[in-house]
Amino acid sequence: MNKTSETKGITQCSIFDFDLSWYELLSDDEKLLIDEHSVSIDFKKGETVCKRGAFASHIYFLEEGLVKVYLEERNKNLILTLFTKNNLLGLSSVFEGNNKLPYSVSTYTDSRVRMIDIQIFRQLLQQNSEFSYRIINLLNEKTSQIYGRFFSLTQKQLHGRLADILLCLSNRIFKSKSFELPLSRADLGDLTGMSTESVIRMMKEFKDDGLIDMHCKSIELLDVARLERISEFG
Amino acid sequence: MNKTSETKGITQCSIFDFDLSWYELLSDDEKLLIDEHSVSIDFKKGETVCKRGAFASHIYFLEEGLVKVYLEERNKNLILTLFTKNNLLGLSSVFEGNNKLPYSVSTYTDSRVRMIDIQIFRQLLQQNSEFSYRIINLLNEKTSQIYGRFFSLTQKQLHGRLADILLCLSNRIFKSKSFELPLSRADLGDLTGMSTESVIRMMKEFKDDGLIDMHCKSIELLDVARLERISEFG
DNA sequence: GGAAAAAACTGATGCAAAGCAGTTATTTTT
DNA sequence: AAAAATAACTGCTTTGCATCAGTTTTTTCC
Repeated sequence: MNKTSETKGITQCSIFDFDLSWYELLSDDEKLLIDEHSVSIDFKKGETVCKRGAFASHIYFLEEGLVKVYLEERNKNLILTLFTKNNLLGLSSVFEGNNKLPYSVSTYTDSRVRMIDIQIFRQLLQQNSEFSYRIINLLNEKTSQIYGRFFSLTQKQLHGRLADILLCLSNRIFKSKSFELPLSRADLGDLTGMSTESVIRMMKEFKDDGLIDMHCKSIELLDVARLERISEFG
Repeated sequence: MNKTSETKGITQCSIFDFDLSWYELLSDDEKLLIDEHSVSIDFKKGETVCKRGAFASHIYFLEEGLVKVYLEERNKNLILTLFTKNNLLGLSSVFEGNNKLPYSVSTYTDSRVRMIDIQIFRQLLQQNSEFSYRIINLLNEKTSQIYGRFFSLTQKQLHGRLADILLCLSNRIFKSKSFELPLSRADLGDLTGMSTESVIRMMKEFKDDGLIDMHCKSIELLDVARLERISEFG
């Protein structure tokens, strides 16, 4: 039984780490088409891959690295989701009504991004229904995650939200109870909708309570069961 | 030029009123298949169409009415979106990983819902790529809206959120500056992430400031420009 | 059409969490 | 290896908003 199943508590999980492979659903000709109409680009840690409002000319495939997808406006930031390697980014701009990118993307670690011509991608969607069915599944999976996050950020208070994000980082990104965090405290704030100071205070509180251990960027979850309870009761 | 374009301020719009027709993309045989594997059901005002956690066996097509799509947990409610007639609901459960419904749906007005067998719908997605491309566009449009709402609810304070939702109701649902609201103040609260009392207070404030006029359920927007400014500055 | 139930509304109170103004620690740069 | 810059942290103050405990209005339904 899956503890984080949809019928149990609603939890935020901001990380889109779902490797439904799509590439192998393409025919050889189609693969070739993608190869011919895409380039792979290296980004350093902290670089901007694309900005909200720019014309959407490509679909991005993250071959390597960790990136954030975010909205910013007048010093208000909101991280919509994190992406790990082997994921497709920018699918929302496949929609023809959206010729502008609806969000910005920047890297946390050195990353490699394959940029695929959006017209080619659209063409493949229209001609290969197995492929487009897979993409629908990807979009739906992402939407479900967004709903959970939405609930978490609007209905839970700080303790719950921080517990959510810590569990999520541990389960989805690092797949380990201890990890080196590439995000700053300010980023954790943008991810959980809390101020940087509150992130710091709350994490200290968690540390004092024996829920986690940490010095600076290195974090270890000590009492996952209790974190899950905090996440659930918000 | 579109004032609410993606590159301008990020606004919440909770109403999914986007009539990209999909039915006409089906062949006669496929239409017949849908007809044979669907039933149309009447719901009274206030009835529950489906509950989160139930097995997802159908895709819903709202033929008539106004419904809310929401999450509830321990007296915490969040309305994810409103749907008007001629829209498809429950698409997220097309995803095979999701055999449970990720949200609940209930009606605000008397409604008629066509329930389409989900297996048939999946089959059509897999065999008809024009159709599935259209569905991808629908999903993407919805996702964009959710992002805006996400930003609004997490980054703006009450004034901004209320302005957002009033503008949205006026623009998207009622397509008029004055309308009879079928939602209660509590529902407005669930939609904006604020308490019922705060909704009431804030609306009175808007009324006193000459932004809107209202008595009880009937509402009229008087100063749209100023509401838009309030929405933008949070 | 009148009683009961459900919304809408009001004012007072309390608290969670943001903002501010600093200090200390850690990285990055030269 | 020292200097500069950035991030992490701390205590104090402020405030936006929820919560509570009511009253009044509106709607529902015998």
